[in-house]
Amino acid sequence: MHERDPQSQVSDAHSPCVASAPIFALVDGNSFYCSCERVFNPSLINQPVIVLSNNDGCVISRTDEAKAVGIKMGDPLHLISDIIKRHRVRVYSSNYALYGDMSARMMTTLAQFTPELEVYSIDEAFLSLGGFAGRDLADYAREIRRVVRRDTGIPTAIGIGPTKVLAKVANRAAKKNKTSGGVLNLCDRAAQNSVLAEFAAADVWGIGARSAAKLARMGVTTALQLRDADVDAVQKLLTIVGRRIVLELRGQSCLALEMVQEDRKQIVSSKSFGRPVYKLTELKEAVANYATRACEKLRRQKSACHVLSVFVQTNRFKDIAQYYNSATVNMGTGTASTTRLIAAANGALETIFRDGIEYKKTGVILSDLRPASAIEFSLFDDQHKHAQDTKAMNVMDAINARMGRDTLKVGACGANANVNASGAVKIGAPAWTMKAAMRTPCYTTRWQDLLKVG
DNA sequence: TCTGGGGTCCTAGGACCC
DNA sequence: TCTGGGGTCCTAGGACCC
Repeated sequence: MHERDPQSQVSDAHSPCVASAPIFALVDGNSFYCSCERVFNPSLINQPVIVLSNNDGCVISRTDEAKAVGIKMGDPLHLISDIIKRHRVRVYSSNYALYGDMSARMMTTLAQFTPELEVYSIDEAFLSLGGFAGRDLADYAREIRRVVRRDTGIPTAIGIGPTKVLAKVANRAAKKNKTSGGVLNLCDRAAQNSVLAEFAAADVWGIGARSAAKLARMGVTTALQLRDADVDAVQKLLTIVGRRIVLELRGQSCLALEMVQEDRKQIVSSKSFGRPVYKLTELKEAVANYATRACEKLRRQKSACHVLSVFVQTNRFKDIAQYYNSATVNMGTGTASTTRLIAAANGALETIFRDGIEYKKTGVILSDLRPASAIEFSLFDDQHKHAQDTKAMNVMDAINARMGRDTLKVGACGANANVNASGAVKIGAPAWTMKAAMRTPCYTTRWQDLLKVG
């Protein structure tokens, strides 16, 4: 990779399209989950709104109005009940079916503006604007914002820069600065200098709390200082990851746009329980359900799993003797069969289960994933049985896709373990099921939840 | 009573082999 | 019984992200 002189950025920004110079835009939905709720409930506009994590545990999305009354990201619900009452904060359980669908709409809209798009997370996408270097990029970004707002109802912010890290910085600065109109272009060196000087090193993408503390000890607290720091010294402190961040801040692109979503290398399904769980039978049922979810994801990406792990743990916030344990099973021949993996998971669970413990969480991890098309059978494998299994799984997936999740499932998952249509726990549901007391309907994904007009 | 879930990448160190 | 170096592979743990 050839290094570009950081100074050249100034001229790049004004010269006609330089094919080799990448330009990234980061588009992200403001308070995404809250914004999704607002789309279907306009009475939430201008109100403080928060969306909660699983089990209605803590705050994972909040509007500006909620930030203004002092609610922070990650705040446990039970510690902010005063604020909620005092300021009439509107509180919602998370509704991933709705957010996922809104996300897909947003991404489809963004794809109209450039074929080179990386869906980075549920509410963020990197766009390559390299081909638009002749245009006023901030203008173009404002047009993108307008259309996304018009077609999906979601407000966004857009940051533009010659690298992903600078686009991220631009995005955050655009959000913070209310006069920016939600768009900031950091392609030009002078703009970089002034913004980075006011930007905390701790807020740079890839710099977490640990790294920020290390940098502070070295006297680096702003993004500008980080950019101009000795790159070898930073690498010594923060490994190759830190080096890349410094180079990206200098305008040298190290992180490419990744347009194709690679297959997952690991699939995790785990959840905390709505209530304490003590019995092996209950844990087994939970594990069977999580394994079922994991297997669905596994088959969706057409992989087979060779290693399965199960873990159990107590509530780490509770002042009780803590217990954590995990067990790993080598599956031998790769498999994507729900029944096989549930059997393995429950067998593993038995080896780590201890009586008399108040369990809070369990989970299933599938790893060493390889293409299902290339499963290598040993001499002793029953290939006929494997083929039957595969057929059965295909039928189950097809029916569940058509009739709704869990229409068909294996017996080990328990007969009444169903959460209701929108995912909330039914009365009399097993203790392990999740709590979601304030979930909105699935407006966009379920016929019976369609919004009625008039 | 009440504190999420699902991912990735990097490195160090041990096991093992020649 | 003692003497090495060097390579690969695997895993656990750390750090970070949304």
